Amino acid sequence: MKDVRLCLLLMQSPSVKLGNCFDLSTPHKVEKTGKRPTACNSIGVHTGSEGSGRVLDLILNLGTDALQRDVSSALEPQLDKWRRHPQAATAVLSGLSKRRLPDLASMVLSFMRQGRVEANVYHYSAAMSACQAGGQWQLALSFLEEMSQFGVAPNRISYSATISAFEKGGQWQLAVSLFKLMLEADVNPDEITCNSLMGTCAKSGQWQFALGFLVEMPYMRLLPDAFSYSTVISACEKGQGQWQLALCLLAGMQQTSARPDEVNYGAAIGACGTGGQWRWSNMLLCGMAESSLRQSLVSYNSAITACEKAGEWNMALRLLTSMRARQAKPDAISFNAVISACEKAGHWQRALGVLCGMPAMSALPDVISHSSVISAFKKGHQWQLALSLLSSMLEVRAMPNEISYNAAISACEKCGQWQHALCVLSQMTDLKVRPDVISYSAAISWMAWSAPW
DNA sequence: ATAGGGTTAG
Repeated sequence: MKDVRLCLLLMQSPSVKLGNCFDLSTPHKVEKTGKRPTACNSIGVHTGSEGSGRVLDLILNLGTDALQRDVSSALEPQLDKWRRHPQAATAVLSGLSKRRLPDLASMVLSFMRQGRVEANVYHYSAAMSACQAGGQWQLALSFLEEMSQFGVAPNRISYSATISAFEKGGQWQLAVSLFKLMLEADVNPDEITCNSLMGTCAKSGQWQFALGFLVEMPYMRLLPDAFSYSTVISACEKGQGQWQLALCLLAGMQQTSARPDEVNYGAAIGACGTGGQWRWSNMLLCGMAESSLRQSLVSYNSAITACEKAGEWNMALRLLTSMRARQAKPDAISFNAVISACEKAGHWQRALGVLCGMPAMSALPDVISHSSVISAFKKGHQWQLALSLLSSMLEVRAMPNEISYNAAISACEKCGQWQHALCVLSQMTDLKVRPDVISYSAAISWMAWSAPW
Protein backbone atom coordinates (compact mmCIF):
# COMPACT_ATOMS: atom_id res chain seq x y z
CA MET A 1 0.00 0.00 0.00
CA LYS A 2 2.79 2.37 0.86
CA ASP A 3 4.46 1.51 -2.43
CA VAL A 4 1.36 2.53 -4.31
CA ARG A 5 1.44 5.90 -2.59
CA LEU A 6 5.06 6.35 -3.46
CA CYS A 7 4.32 5.57 -7.10
CA LEU A 8 1.56 8.13 -7.05
CA LEU A 9 3.99 10.63 -5.62
CA LEU A 10 6.41 9.90 -8.43
CA MET A 11 3.73 10.25 -11.07
CA GLN A 12 2.23 13.42 -9.74
CA SER A 13 5.63 15.00 -9.48
CA PRO A 14 5.47 18.76 -9.99
CA SER A 15 1.82 19.36 -9.16
CA VAL A 16 1.05 17.57 -5.95
CA LYS A 17 -2.13 18.72 -4.27
CA LEU A 18 -1.29 20.09 -0.90
CA GLY A 19 -4.49 19.89 1.07
CA ASN A 20 -3.97 21.17 4.55
CA CYS A 21 -0.23 21.22 4.87
CA PHE A 22 0.09 22.34 8.40
CA ASP A 23 -2.42 19.88 9.80
CA LEU A 24 0.32 17.61 10.95
CA SER A 25 -0.21 17.81 14.66
CA THR A 26 -1.55 15.56 17.36
CA PRO A 27 -2.53 12.11 16.05
CA HIS A 28 1.07 11.18 15.51
CA LYS A 29 2.87 10.24 18.63
CA VAL A 30 6.25 11.85 18.41
CA GLU A 31 8.55 10.39 20.95
CA LYS A 32 12.17 11.24 20.78
CA THR A 33 14.00 7.98 20.76
CA GLY A 34 17.40 8.09 22.28
CA LYS A 35 20.32 6.42 20.65
CA ARG A 36 19.73 2.75 20.38
CA PRO A 37 22.53 0.59 21.66
CA THR A 38 24.31 -0.95 18.74
CA ALA A 39 24.14 -4.70 18.61
CA CYS A 40 27.45 -5.46 17.02
CA ASN A 41 30.79 -3.78 17.48
CA SER A 42 31.48 -5.57 20.71
CA ILE A 43 35.03 -6.65 21.29
CA GLY A 44 36.44 -8.97 18.70
CA VAL A 45 33.70 -8.43 16.10
CA HIS A 46 35.01 -7.39 12.73
CA THR A 47 33.14 -4.47 11.21
CA GLY A 48 34.81 -5.00 7.89
CA SER A 49 35.44 -1.29 7.55
CA GLU A 50 39.21 -1.63 7.44
CA GLY A 51 40.57 -0.74 4.03
CA SER A 52 37.30 0.76 2.83
CA GLY A 53 39.11 4.05 2.21
CA ARG A 54 41.18 2.28 -0.37
CA VAL A 55 38.08 0.83 -2.01
CA LEU A 56 36.51 4.29 -2.09
CA ASP A 57 39.60 5.71 -3.78
CA LEU A 58 39.37 2.96 -6.34
CA ILE A 59 35.82 4.01 -7.20
CA LEU A 60 36.66 7.71 -7.18
CA ASN A 61 39.53 7.13 -9.57
CA LEU A 62 37.09 5.76 -12.11
CA GLY A 63 35.78 9.28 -12.57
CA THR A 64 32.24 10.60 -12.65
CA ASP A 65 31.39 9.07 -16.03
CA ALA A 66 32.38 5.56 -15.05
CA LEU A 67 30.26 2.71 -16.36
CA GLN A 68 28.52 0.08 -14.29
CA ARG A 69 30.92 -2.61 -15.46
CA ASP A 70 33.93 -0.52 -14.36
CA VAL A 71 32.44 -0.08 -10.91
CA SER A 72 31.47 -3.73 -10.67
CA SER A 73 34.87 -5.03 -11.64
CA ALA A 74 36.53 -2.62 -9.21
CA LEU A 75 34.32 -3.95 -6.41
CA GLU A 76 34.44 -7.62 -7.39
CA PRO A 77 37.26 -8.44 -4.92
CA GLN A 78 35.13 -7.02 -2.08
CA LEU A 79 32.18 -9.28 -2.75
CA ASP A 80 32.94 -11.91 -0.12
CA LYS A 81 33.85 -9.43 2.52
CA TRP A 82 30.79 -7.28 1.85
CA ARG A 83 28.49 -10.30 2.08
CA ARG A 84 29.88 -11.01 5.53
CA HIS A 85 30.14 -7.36 6.62
CA PRO A 86 27.66 -5.09 4.85
CA GLN A 87 29.00 -2.19 6.97
CA ALA A 88 32.07 -2.12 4.77
CA ALA A 89 29.85 -1.13 1.86
CA THR A 90 28.30 1.65 3.97
CA ALA A 91 31.70 3.25 4.39
CA VAL A 92 32.13 3.40 0.62
CA LEU A 93 28.61 4.71 0.00
CA SER A 94 29.06 7.26 2.75
CA GLY A 95 32.21 8.52 1.07
CA LEU A 96 30.33 8.88 -2.21
CA SER A 97 27.52 10.63 -0.36
CA LYS A 98 29.89 13.17 1.20
CA ARG A 99 31.28 13.91 -2.23
CA ARG A 100 27.76 14.01 -3.64
CA LEU A 101 28.27 11.43 -6.35
CA PRO A 102 24.82 9.90 -6.83
CA ASP A 103 25.54 8.02 -10.05
CA LEU A 104 28.50 6.18 -8.58
CA ALA A 105 26.44 5.44 -5.45
CA SER A 106 23.69 4.05 -7.65
CA MET A 107 26.16 1.76 -9.40
CA VAL A 108 27.56 0.54 -6.10
CA LEU A 109 24.02 -0.33 -5.00
CA SER A 110 23.38 -2.18 -8.27
CA PHE A 111 26.55 -4.13 -7.79
CA MET A 112 25.46 -5.06 -4.28
CA ARG A 113 22.08 -6.32 -5.44
CA GLN A 114 23.58 -8.31 -8.28
CA GLY A 115 26.18 -9.79 -5.95
CA ARG A 116 23.54 -10.64 -3.32
CA VAL A 117 25.04 -8.30 -0.76
CA GLU A 118 22.46 -7.27 1.79
CA ALA A 119 21.49 -3.66 1.01
CA ASN A 120 19.97 -2.19 4.16
CA VAL A 121 18.65 1.15 5.34
CA TYR A 122 22.16 2.51 5.95
CA HIS A 123 23.21 1.86 2.37
CA TYR A 124 20.10 3.37 0.88
CA SER A 125 20.16 6.42 3.15
CA ALA A 126 23.75 7.18 2.22
CA ALA A 127 22.92 6.84 -1.48
CA MET A 128 19.91 9.14 -1.05
CA SER A 129 21.96 11.83 0.56
CA ALA A 130 24.36 11.69 -2.39
CA CYS A 131 21.40 12.74 -4.54
CA GLN A 132 21.49 16.29 -3.22
CA ALA A 133 23.94 17.03 -5.99
CA GLY A 134 22.48 18.75 -9.00
CA GLY A 135 18.85 18.11 -8.20
CA GLN A 136 18.93 14.33 -8.53
CA TRP A 137 15.72 13.99 -6.60
CA GLN A 138 14.24 11.51 -9.04
CA LEU A 139 17.06 9.13 -8.25
CA ALA A 140 16.55 9.63 -4.51
CA LEU A 141 12.86 8.82 -4.92
CA SER A 142 13.69 5.74 -6.94
CA PHE A 143 15.94 4.54 -4.12
CA LEU A 144 13.11 5.08 -1.69
CA GLU A 145 10.79 3.09 -3.90
CA GLU A 146 13.36 0.38 -4.46
CA MET A 147 14.04 -0.17 -0.78
CA SER A 148 10.33 -0.61 -0.12
CA GLN A 149 10.25 -3.13 -2.95
CA PHE A 150 12.99 -5.13 -1.30
CA GLY A 151 11.26 -4.96 2.06
CA VAL A 152 13.70 -2.51 3.62
CA ALA A 153 11.76 0.02 5.70
CA PRO A 154 12.92 3.62 5.32
CA ASN A 155 13.61 5.38 8.62
CA ARG A 156 13.58 9.06 9.48
CA ILE A 157 17.08 9.44 8.11
CA SER A 158 16.10 8.00 4.73
CA TYR A 159 13.15 10.37 4.57
CA SER A 160 15.22 13.36 5.67
CA ALA A 161 17.86 12.62 3.06
CA THR A 162 15.24 12.39 0.30
CA ILE A 163 13.52 15.57 1.46
CA SER A 164 16.89 17.31 1.25
CA ALA A 165 17.40 15.93 -2.24
CA PHE A 166 14.31 17.87 -3.32
CA GLU A 167 16.02 21.10 -2.34
CA LYS A 168 18.12 21.70 -5.44
CA GLY A 169 15.29 20.85 -7.79
CA GLY A 170 12.95 23.25 -6.02
CA GLN A 171 10.48 20.42 -5.44
CA TRP A 172 8.99 21.69 -2.22
CA GLN A 173 5.54 20.23 -2.90
CA LEU A 174 7.08 16.78 -3.18
CA ALA A 175 8.99 17.39 0.03
CA VAL A 176 5.77 18.29 1.84
CA SER A 177 3.99 15.25 0.41
CA LEU A 178 6.81 12.95 1.41
CA PHE A 179 6.80 14.41 4.90
CA LYS A 180 3.11 13.60 5.23
CA LEU A 181 3.73 10.13 3.84
CA MET A 182 6.36 9.65 6.50
CA LEU A 183 3.91 10.59 9.24
CA GLU A 184 1.37 8.17 7.81
CA ALA A 185 3.99 5.44 7.81
CA ASP A 186 4.42 6.10 11.55
CA VAL A 187 7.99 7.19 11.15
CA ASN A 188 8.59 10.02 13.58
CA PRO A 189 10.34 13.12 12.30
CA ASP A 190 13.00 14.80 14.40
CA GLU A 191 14.47 18.31 14.28
CA ILE A 192 16.68 17.44 11.35
CA THR A 193 13.75 16.15 9.30
CA CYS A 194 11.87 19.40 9.85
CA ASN A 195 14.94 21.45 9.09
CA SER A 196 15.38 19.57 5.82
CA LEU A 197 11.76 20.20 4.95
CA MET A 198 12.03 23.89 5.77
CA GLY A 199 15.27 24.10 3.83
CA THR A 200 13.60 22.72 0.74
CA CYS A 201 10.70 25.16 1.13
CA ALA A 202 13.20 27.98 1.66
CA LYS A 203 15.21 27.20 -1.46
CA SER A 204 12.01 27.05 -3.49
CA GLY A 205 11.14 30.55 -2.36
CA GLN A 206 8.29 29.34 -0.15
CA TRP A 207 9.04 31.38 2.93
CA GLN A 208 5.44 31.17 4.12
CA PHE A 209 5.62 27.40 4.25
CA ALA A 210 9.03 27.41 5.87
CA LEU A 211 7.69 29.74 8.54
CA GLY A 212 4.55 27.65 8.90
CA PHE A 213 6.54 24.52 9.65
CA LEU A 214 8.74 26.37 12.13
CA VAL A 215 5.60 27.38 14.01
CA GLU A 216 4.31 23.82 13.73
CA MET A 217 7.39 22.15 15.20
CA PRO A 218 6.47 22.55 18.88
CA TYR A 219 3.13 20.84 18.16
CA MET A 220 5.15 17.83 17.08
CA ARG A 221 7.08 18.14 20.34
CA LEU A 222 10.15 19.28 18.47
CA LEU A 223 12.14 22.29 19.52
CA PRO A 224 13.39 24.56 16.73
CA ASP A 225 17.16 24.91 17.01
CA ALA A 226 19.66 27.35 15.55
CA PHE A 227 19.61 25.39 12.28
CA SER A 228 15.83 25.75 12.03
CA TYR A 229 16.01 29.50 12.46
CA SER A 230 18.79 30.06 9.98
CA THR A 231 16.88 28.06 7.41
CA VAL A 232 13.73 30.14 7.85
CA ILE A 233 15.70 33.39 7.99
CA SER A 234 17.34 32.50 4.70
CA ALA A 235 13.87 31.74 3.34
CA CYS A 236 13.12 35.40 4.05
CA GLU A 237 15.96 36.32 1.76
CA LYS A 238 14.67 34.20 -1.08
CA GLY A 239 11.20 35.54 -0.46
CA GLN A 240 12.51 39.04 -1.24
CA GLY A 241 11.40 41.91 0.86
CA GLN A 242 10.96 39.78 3.96
CA TRP A 243 13.85 41.44 5.74
CA GLN A 244 11.62 42.64 8.58
CA LEU A 245 10.54 39.07 9.21
CA ALA A 246 14.17 37.98 9.19
CA LEU A 247 14.95 40.59 11.84
CA CYS A 248 11.94 39.49 13.90
CA LEU A 249 13.04 35.87 13.79
CA LEU A 250 16.58 36.76 14.82
CA ALA A 251 15.26 38.86 17.68
CA GLY A 252 12.72 36.19 18.60
CA MET A 253 15.49 33.65 19.00
CA GLN A 254 16.68 35.51 22.07
CA GLN A 255 13.56 34.31 23.86
CA THR A 256 14.20 30.67 22.98
CA SER A 257 16.79 28.15 24.00
CA ALA A 258 18.27 28.42 20.52
CA ARG A 259 20.83 31.18 20.90
CA PRO A 260 21.57 33.04 17.67
CA ASP A 261 24.92 32.02 16.26
CA GLU A 262 27.19 33.22 13.50
CA VAL A 263 25.11 31.56 10.80
CA ASN A 264 21.82 33.05 12.05
CA TYR A 265 23.35 36.49 11.83
CA GLY A 266 24.83 35.72 8.44
CA ALA A 267 21.43 34.66 7.11
CA ALA A 268 19.78 37.79 8.52
CA ILE A 269 22.50 39.99 7.02
CA GLY A 270 21.79 38.36 3.67
CA ALA A 271 18.03 38.83 4.02
CA CYS A 272 18.50 42.54 4.77
CA GLY A 273 20.85 42.80 1.81
CA THR A 274 18.29 41.36 -0.58
CA GLY A 275 15.75 43.79 0.83
CA GLY A 276 18.10 46.67 0.02
CA GLN A 277 18.67 47.33 3.74
CA TRP A 278 22.44 47.62 3.73
CA ARG A 279 22.41 49.76 6.89
CA TRP A 280 20.63 46.99 8.76
CA SER A 281 23.13 44.48 7.41
CA ASN A 282 25.99 46.54 8.75
CA MET A 283 24.27 46.99 12.08
CA LEU A 284 23.83 43.24 12.37
CA LEU A 285 27.49 42.73 11.58
CA CYS A 286 28.35 45.10 14.41
CA GLY A 287 25.76 43.38 16.60
CA MET A 288 27.64 40.14 16.19
CA ALA A 289 30.69 41.57 17.89
CA GLU A 290 28.51 42.86 20.72
CA SER A 291 27.07 39.38 21.21
CA SER A 292 30.68 38.16 21.25
CA LEU A 293 30.20 36.21 18.07
CA ARG A 294 33.06 35.94 15.67
CA GLN A 295 32.56 38.12 12.61
CA SER A 296 33.56 35.40 10.27
CA LEU A 297 34.54 35.57 6.65
CA VAL A 298 31.06 34.63 5.47
CA SER A 299 29.39 37.26 7.68
CA TYR A 300 31.59 39.90 6.12
CA ASN A 301 30.92 38.57 2.67
CA SER A 302 27.18 38.77 3.28
CA ALA A 303 27.51 42.36 4.51
CA ILE A 304 29.64 43.32 1.51
CA THR A 305 27.06 41.75 -0.77
CA ALA A 306 24.35 43.78 0.96
CA CYS A 307 26.29 46.95 0.08
CA GLU A 308 26.80 45.68 -3.44
CA LYS A 309 23.08 45.12 -3.94
CA ALA A 310 22.35 48.64 -2.73
CA GLY A 311 25.02 50.15 -4.98
CA GLU A 312 27.08 51.24 -1.97
CA TRP A 313 30.48 50.51 -3.50
CA ASN A 314 32.22 52.83 -1.11
CA MET A 315 30.92 51.01 1.94
CA ALA A 316 31.68 47.65 0.33
CA LEU A 317 35.28 48.73 -0.10
CA ARG A 318 35.46 49.98 3.48
CA LEU A 319 34.20 46.66 4.80
CA LEU A 320 36.80 44.86 2.73
CA THR A 321 39.63 46.90 4.20
CA SER A 322 38.27 46.62 7.73
CA MET A 323 38.40 42.83 7.44
CA ARG A 324 42.15 42.84 7.70
CA ALA A 325 42.07 44.63 11.03
CA ARG A 326 39.60 42.03 12.32
CA GLN A 327 41.76 39.14 11.24
CA ALA A 328 39.20 37.86 8.79
CA LYS A 329 41.17 37.24 5.65
CA PRO A 330 39.10 38.27 2.60
CA ASP A 331 38.72 35.53 0.01
CA ALA A 332 37.80 35.57 -3.67
CA ILE A 333 34.12 35.91 -2.77
CA SER A 334 34.78 39.07 -0.73
CA PHE A 335 36.72 40.64 -3.58
CA ASN A 336 34.21 39.53 -6.18
CA ALA A 337 31.37 41.17 -4.26
CA VAL A 338 33.35 44.43 -4.10
CA ILE A 339 34.19 44.24 -7.80
CA SER A 340 30.54 43.73 -8.55
CA ALA A 341 29.68 46.77 -6.40
CA CYS A 342 32.11 48.89 -8.43
CA GLU A 343 30.68 47.47 -11.64
CA LYS A 344 27.16 48.38 -10.60
CA ALA A 345 28.26 51.93 -9.87
CA GLY A 346 29.95 52.18 -13.26
CA HIS A 347 33.48 52.44 -11.86
CA TRP A 348 35.40 50.19 -14.24
CA GLN A 349 38.77 51.63 -13.22
CA ARG A 350 38.07 50.83 -9.59
CA ALA A 351 36.81 47.34 -10.45
CA LEU A 352 40.06 46.69 -12.32
CA GLY A 353 42.01 48.08 -9.39
CA VAL A 354 40.40 45.66 -6.97
CA LEU A 355 41.05 42.75 -9.32
CA CYS A 356 44.72 43.71 -9.59
CA GLY A 357 45.00 44.03 -5.81
CA MET A 358 43.83 40.49 -5.18
CA PRO A 359 47.08 38.52 -5.56
CA ALA A 360 48.83 40.83 -3.08
CA MET A 361 46.19 39.84 -0.51
CA SER A 362 46.75 36.19 -1.46
CA ALA A 363 43.34 35.83 -3.07
CA LEU A 364 43.42 34.29 -6.50
CA PRO A 365 41.09 35.95 -9.01
CA ASP A 366 38.72 33.37 -10.46
CA VAL A 367 36.26 33.23 -13.36
CA ILE A 368 33.77 35.35 -11.46
CA SER A 369 36.30 38.09 -10.64
CA HIS A 370 37.26 38.36 -14.29
CA SER A 371 33.73 38.19 -15.61
CA SER A 372 32.62 40.97 -13.29
CA VAL A 373 35.43 43.24 -14.44
CA ILE A 374 34.61 42.46 -18.07
CA SER A 375 31.06 43.53 -17.30
CA ALA A 376 32.40 46.71 -15.76
CA PHE A 377 34.34 47.34 -18.99
CA LYS A 378 31.16 46.80 -20.91
CA LYS A 379 29.39 49.47 -18.88
CA GLY A 380 32.31 51.82 -19.42
CA HIS A 381 32.37 51.19 -23.20
CA GLN A 382 35.87 49.68 -22.94
CA TRP A 383 35.57 46.88 -25.48
CA GLN A 384 39.32 46.60 -26.11
CA LEU A 385 39.99 46.14 -22.40
CA ALA A 386 37.18 43.59 -22.23
CA LEU A 387 38.79 41.58 -25.02
CA SER A 388 42.27 41.71 -23.56
CA LEU A 389 41.05 40.68 -20.11
CA LEU A 390 39.15 37.81 -21.67
CA SER A 391 42.27 36.54 -23.42
CA SER A 392 44.39 36.96 -20.30
CA MET A 393 42.06 34.62 -18.44
CA LEU A 394 43.45 31.69 -20.37
CA GLU A 395 46.91 32.52 -19.04
CA VAL A 396 45.94 32.78 -15.37
CA ARG A 397 44.15 29.44 -15.39
CA ALA A 398 40.76 31.04 -14.85
CA MET A 399 38.99 29.38 -17.75
CA PRO A 400 36.34 31.72 -19.15
CA ASN A 401 32.83 30.30 -19.20
CA GLU A 402 29.69 31.34 -21.05
CA ILE A 403 29.16 34.26 -18.69
CA SER A 404 32.65 35.64 -19.35
CA TYR A 405 32.18 35.30 -23.09
CA ASN A 406 28.73 36.83 -23.01
CA ALA A 407 30.05 39.85 -21.11
CA ALA A 408 32.80 40.32 -23.68
CA ILE A 409 30.40 39.84 -26.59
CA SER A 410 28.01 42.45 -25.26
CA ALA A 411 30.89 44.80 -24.55
CA CYS A 412 31.81 44.68 -28.24
CA GLU A 413 28.23 44.82 -29.37
CA LYS A 414 27.54 47.87 -27.22
CA CYS A 415 30.35 49.74 -28.94
CA GLY A 416 29.18 48.69 -32.39
CA GLN A 417 32.10 46.28 -32.73
CA TRP A 418 29.97 43.50 -34.13
CA GLN A 419 32.83 41.89 -36.04
CA HIS A 420 34.69 41.43 -32.80
CA ALA A 421 31.51 40.20 -31.16
CA LEU A 422 31.14 37.50 -33.81
CA CYS A 423 34.81 36.71 -33.47
CA VAL A 424 34.41 36.03 -29.73
CA LEU A 425 31.32 33.97 -30.44
CA SER A 426 33.25 31.71 -32.80
CA GLN A 427 36.13 31.52 -30.31
CA MET A 428 33.59 30.39 -27.78
CA THR A 429 32.42 27.50 -29.93
CA ASP A 430 36.01 26.57 -30.77
CA LEU A 431 36.80 26.26 -27.08
CA LYS A 432 33.68 24.14 -26.60
CA VAL A 433 31.92 26.64 -24.39
CA ARG A 434 28.26 26.38 -25.31
CA PRO A 435 26.86 29.74 -26.36
CA ASP A 436 23.39 30.32 -24.97
CA VAL A 437 20.51 32.56 -25.93
CA ILE A 438 22.26 35.59 -24.48
CA SER A 439 25.43 35.04 -26.52
CA TYR A 440 23.55 34.80 -29.78
CA SER A 441 21.18 37.63 -29.13
CA ALA A 442 24.03 39.93 -28.16
CA ALA A 443 26.03 38.94 -31.22
CA ILE A 444 23.24 39.27 -33.72
CA SER A 445 21.76 42.45 -32.36
CA TRP A 446 24.02 44.23 -34.83
CA MET A 447 21.49 43.14 -37.41
CA ALA A 448 18.88 45.37 -35.87
CA TRP A 449 21.51 48.04 -35.50
CA SER A 450 22.55 47.94 -39.14
CA ALA A 451 19.12 47.17 -40.56
CA PRO A 452 18.44 50.60 -42.17
CA TRP A 453 21.50 50.13 -44.34
C1' DA B 1 27.36 2.20 9.45
C1' DT B 2 22.79 6.48 7.19
C1' DA B 3 20.09 12.97 7.32
C1' DG B 4 20.25 19.48 8.33
C1' DG B 5 21.93 26.18 8.20
C1' DG B 6 24.46 31.96 6.01
C1' DT B 7 28.47 34.62 0.91
C1' DT B 8 30.28 36.10 -5.45
C1' DA B 9 29.57 37.35 -12.07
C1' DG B 10 25.82 38.02 -17.70
